[in-house]
Amino acid sequence: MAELDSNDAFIDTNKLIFGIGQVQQITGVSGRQLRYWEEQGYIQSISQKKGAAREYSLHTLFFIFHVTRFLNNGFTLQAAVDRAKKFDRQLPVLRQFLRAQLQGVNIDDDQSVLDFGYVDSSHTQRIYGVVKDGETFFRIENVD
DNA sequence: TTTCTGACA
DNA sequence: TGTCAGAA
Repeated sequence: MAELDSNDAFIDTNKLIFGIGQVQQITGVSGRQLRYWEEQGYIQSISQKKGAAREYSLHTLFFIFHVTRFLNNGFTLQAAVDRAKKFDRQLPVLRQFLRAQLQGVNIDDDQSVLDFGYVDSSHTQRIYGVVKDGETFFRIENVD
């Protein structure tokens, strides 16, 4: 059985910083493009001053990655950026919901179960998310 | 060596 | 957008 403890401290992602060379390697986007995108206001680098080397946050790295994905799917740069931004806004909501609702994860040989806690304040039913044979579905069980 | 800015046979 | 130059 594996449990998720929301009190665990994870890596401070704000301290994960990438140089333009690293971003090129990871995302495949050229330095020329990255500078152009920044010039156009599509992306932002950490305190871009004078002729100093650009640094990108992990968040920006993810953003750039998403933009390229949409770009590869035929979207224009502007459209790709808009999509990436929309996707970005969903992440905090997903995180908040999971952090608040996910009580734990049970991993067995045949299936994995996500415990989402009680259905409502009556505490008479509990809802689980099941991952089994490549399928996912919910299961509600009565609590006695 | 890497990155920066500006420019374009 | 790529690529080259000249500088940092």
